[in-house]
Amino acid sequence: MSLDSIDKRILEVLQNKGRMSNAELSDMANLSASACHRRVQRLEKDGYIRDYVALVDPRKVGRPTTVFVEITLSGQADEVLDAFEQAVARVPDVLECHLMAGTADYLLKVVAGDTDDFARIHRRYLATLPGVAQMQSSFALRTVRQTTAMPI
Amino acid sequence: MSLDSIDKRILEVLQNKGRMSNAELSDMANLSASACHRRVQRLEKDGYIRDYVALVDPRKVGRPTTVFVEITLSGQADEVLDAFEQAVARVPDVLECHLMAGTADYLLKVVAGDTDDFARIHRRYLATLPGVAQMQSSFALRTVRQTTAMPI
DNA sequence: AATGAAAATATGGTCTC
DNA sequence: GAGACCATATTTTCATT
Repeated sequence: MSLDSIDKRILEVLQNKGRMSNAELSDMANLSASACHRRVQRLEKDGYIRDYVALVDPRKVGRPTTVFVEITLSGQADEVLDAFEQAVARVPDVLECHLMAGTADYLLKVVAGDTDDFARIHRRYLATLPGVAQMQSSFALRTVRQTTAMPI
Repeated sequence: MSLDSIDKRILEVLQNKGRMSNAELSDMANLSASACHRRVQRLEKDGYIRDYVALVDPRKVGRPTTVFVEITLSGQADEVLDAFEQAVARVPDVLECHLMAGTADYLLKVVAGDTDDFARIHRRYLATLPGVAQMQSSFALRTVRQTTAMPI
């Protein structure tokens, strides 16, 4: 159920090099290949490792602009929230959506090509989201740090 | 330099299954294994694919709480910004840091165990960041959507 | 771009501690 | 229960066409 120091080491390594071969990984963990392999399988089965993914450079595929959008809904009823969440999950340009405590109800992270492209995304998708009372967009000028690696 | 529809298909697939075998990937792309392999190598070499990583479940490793922290600096001089950015990059609990346009100067995405753990991170790391004039933290109650896949 | 051969890697069994 | 060693299957990689 819980992780020993070897498991943590494996997770740390795979979080940074997800395609490392089992042979090399077993070296990093000071284990035999089979022992290492069984640990990785357990970490996958138990849900510690959710997925392996390739990270694509946003600039290379025309999405250099990150915009955070704070959204206030017109009500707090479950139906309003559910409808909003289902709709927002279908927008491919929205990478993240968080239900927030405090001022705004939701915080969205959106990737766009530029400000014009964000205007397109806004018109086409965001403006049609149900139950929205207020929306405030903040542009990122530059991303200083961006990682998917959890501190272990 | 640019991507045809087959390249895009390959990126889409690898963004969701980063450890897919080249054999299976070549099926998805309707290519021979060798042709597919050369495409992937080119996408890696040209920087379209930045990395392969394992995604670890934040809940499983004791980081179920996401906090967004808006930070205003005491000045806009390059030295102030540089010092801040170098310091923030060393905090393992900060997964993202964006320089923002508009109200706040920086937006940080922090992962914590719970509110008490965030208090620890705040005391130990955030409170010691240089040049900070104001800091406002917003807790995420629930993450509705979280993906690393760029729309292609 | 396809084919086939060689090398590397992953996977699963079995034994031992 | 966990690790090491070994055998086999799969995959990658590269030369050739």
